[in-house]
Amino acid sequence: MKEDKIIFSNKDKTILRKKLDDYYSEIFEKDLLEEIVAVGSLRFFSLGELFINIGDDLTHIPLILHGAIKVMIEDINGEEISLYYMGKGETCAISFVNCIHRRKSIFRAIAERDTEGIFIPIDKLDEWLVKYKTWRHFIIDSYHLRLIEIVHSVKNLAFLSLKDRLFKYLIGKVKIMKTNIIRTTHKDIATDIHSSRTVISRLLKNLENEGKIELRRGRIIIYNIELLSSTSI
DNA sequence: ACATTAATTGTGT
DNA sequence: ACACAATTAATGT
Repeated sequence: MKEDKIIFSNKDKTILRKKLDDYYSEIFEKDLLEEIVAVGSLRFFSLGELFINIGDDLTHIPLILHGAIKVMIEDINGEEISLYYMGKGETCAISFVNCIHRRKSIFRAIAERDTEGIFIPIDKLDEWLVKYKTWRHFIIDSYHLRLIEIVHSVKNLAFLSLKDRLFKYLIGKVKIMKTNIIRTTHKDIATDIHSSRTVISRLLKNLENEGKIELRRGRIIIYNIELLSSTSI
């Protein structure tokens, strides 16, 4: 995270402590929580806001409190490839390595919805890794989670038809956005999953005819999501 | 409330 | 993939 994006002067550390407690008190041991309150700072990102860009210095690591961050990478042609989402109770463990080695970010991340997080300066990360078991586990779990997610997306890319991928994409959105009414356009979906708008339009119409979704201008309603959300990744 | 314009979506080739 | 038609939302008068 860029230095200038961080609000250091949290007048009220109690707010931070409160928010930290809400989500992380189960995960982290008491001493660690105290340290986080001491060095962490709160930051809010509104929908669409740039979280970090490719080439930025990594100065902080985020603990997401709520919301969703879309992480992506750019290929040679400047095309974006979406990798995964970061949500509540998560961090970006991949940036963690870069933090330690003081490298610049190879990812771009954008707030997919309004997001709040606690930012920890990188010099603490190393220290805590040795000092706190819960922190160690948190980081390792985070790595694991990312790996699993990437394995799934590679699998989907390799084996699923575009139509199935599209439907999974929609289900993914529903989970991230926590609503089954998705505000997006066919064109945006097309860029996200690297297809063309017309193809997406046709496939969506197809899904609508099958009764799986309903199309409105600028939004898509996905049915039976509670049935599907338990089984699919 | 109406008309104009821009953006989104549908469909045939 | 491209072109164009149809539809809908946004905006100003």
